[in-house]
Amino acid sequence: MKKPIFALIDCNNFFVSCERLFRPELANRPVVVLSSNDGCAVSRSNEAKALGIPMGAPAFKYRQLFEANGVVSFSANFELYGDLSKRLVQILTAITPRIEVYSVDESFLDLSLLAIDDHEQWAKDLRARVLRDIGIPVSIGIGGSKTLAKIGADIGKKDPNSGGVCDLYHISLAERQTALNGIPVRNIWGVGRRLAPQLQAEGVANAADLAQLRSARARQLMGVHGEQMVLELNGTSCIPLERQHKPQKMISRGRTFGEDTNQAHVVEAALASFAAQSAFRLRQSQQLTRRASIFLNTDRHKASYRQWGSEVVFGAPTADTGQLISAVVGAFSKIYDKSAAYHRASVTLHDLVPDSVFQVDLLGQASPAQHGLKVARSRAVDALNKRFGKRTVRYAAEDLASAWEPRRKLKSPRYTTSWDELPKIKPL
DNA sequence: TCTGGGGTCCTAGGACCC
DNA sequence: TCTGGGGTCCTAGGACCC
Repeated sequence: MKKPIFALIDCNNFFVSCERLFRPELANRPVVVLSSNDGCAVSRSNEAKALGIPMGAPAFKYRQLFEANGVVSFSANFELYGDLSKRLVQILTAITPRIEVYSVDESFLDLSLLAIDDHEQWAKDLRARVLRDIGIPVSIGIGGSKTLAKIGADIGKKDPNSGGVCDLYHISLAERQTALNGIPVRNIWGVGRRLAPQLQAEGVANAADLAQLRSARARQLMGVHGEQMVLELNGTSCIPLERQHKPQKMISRGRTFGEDTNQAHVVEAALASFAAQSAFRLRQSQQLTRRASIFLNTDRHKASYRQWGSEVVFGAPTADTGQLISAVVGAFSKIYDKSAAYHRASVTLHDLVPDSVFQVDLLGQASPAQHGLKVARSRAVDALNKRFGKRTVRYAAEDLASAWEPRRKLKSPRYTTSWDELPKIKPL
């Protein structure tokens, strides 16, 4: 087995870059994309970062700063981002099948089997091609482990002299030391909010320090991940490329409500809607669930914070929307408290099994024939919605109320996925 | 007034088994 | 009198990722 050479292709400020594609006048201006309910900044242009707007900044706290500096805000438009992401993955897949689509804006490639003389030049060419064909700026990092490729991409993004790429593979040990010296420990893949201060207390301030940490100590402080991290920083790959996406272990859908509510029918409509979305996802992934749970909470920023959970176990695994809706609504009715100001609700499906193995439950309550009917019903609904648009056919329970729906005042059109929302071109 | 959403993996501890 | 130890499964909680 050949030693891997990883490239990480990482989109710069991805959501903002997607919005700018159709609003070119926003180049060089501070732009942010906000989370659900237009709550927090989840993507920021370089100009917005330079204004000191941190990741996750609550919009209401920064309103003054936004206004004073002409910051342009968008509600997140995941349909648009997903479509552009798919186009980028198409380009990358044509380069090599040894690709791992790690997230909506990051992919790893293993280049070790490709005939490339100059990896840095290769990365620069790819970067230019993506910019030309899709219009999204990317950073590319190259390294002998995924962790080093990540750090390379980070350097490519931040160092103005890098041309957007950084090769940490074809360099000397001393050069790598120097590069790792400039990476604060918090920016290493796998070091989060909690571990960073612990490491700093140990005198481990940057990636070069962590690369020197004794294996046993790394394990004590961070568990097996820590041991791996040290090896990866030294160029030994421990985290392999995951080509085919593994089947999901759970599926969850939830939302913070547009406004808090104590109305049972509003919460029921939300839960029904989440159950329907989860069930659809479940069928898409060709799985069945054996257990569904609901989770509700009040506003966690208030002193009266409360939370509730409840779950339903199914006699036989299912992916039927109707069955899931009645299960979650039934679970809610048992814990409903009319004095509570519900702020957020979610539905999670657990214990997923492939839909090819349908097992009769022990009590024989669900026969294969019944199961077959439900499958046919769901398939028919999915087919109609695919042909005529999402939610053309849906359960009445989803429509009992709409008061829970989040606010998205600043959403851009679905330029690339909806005929009604194509960009318009004005004749001169 | 206004603070996101959807996941994964690891670990520790208890129950239970032989 | 002596009072084991290893394995497995499950769950809850905590850490991380984008």
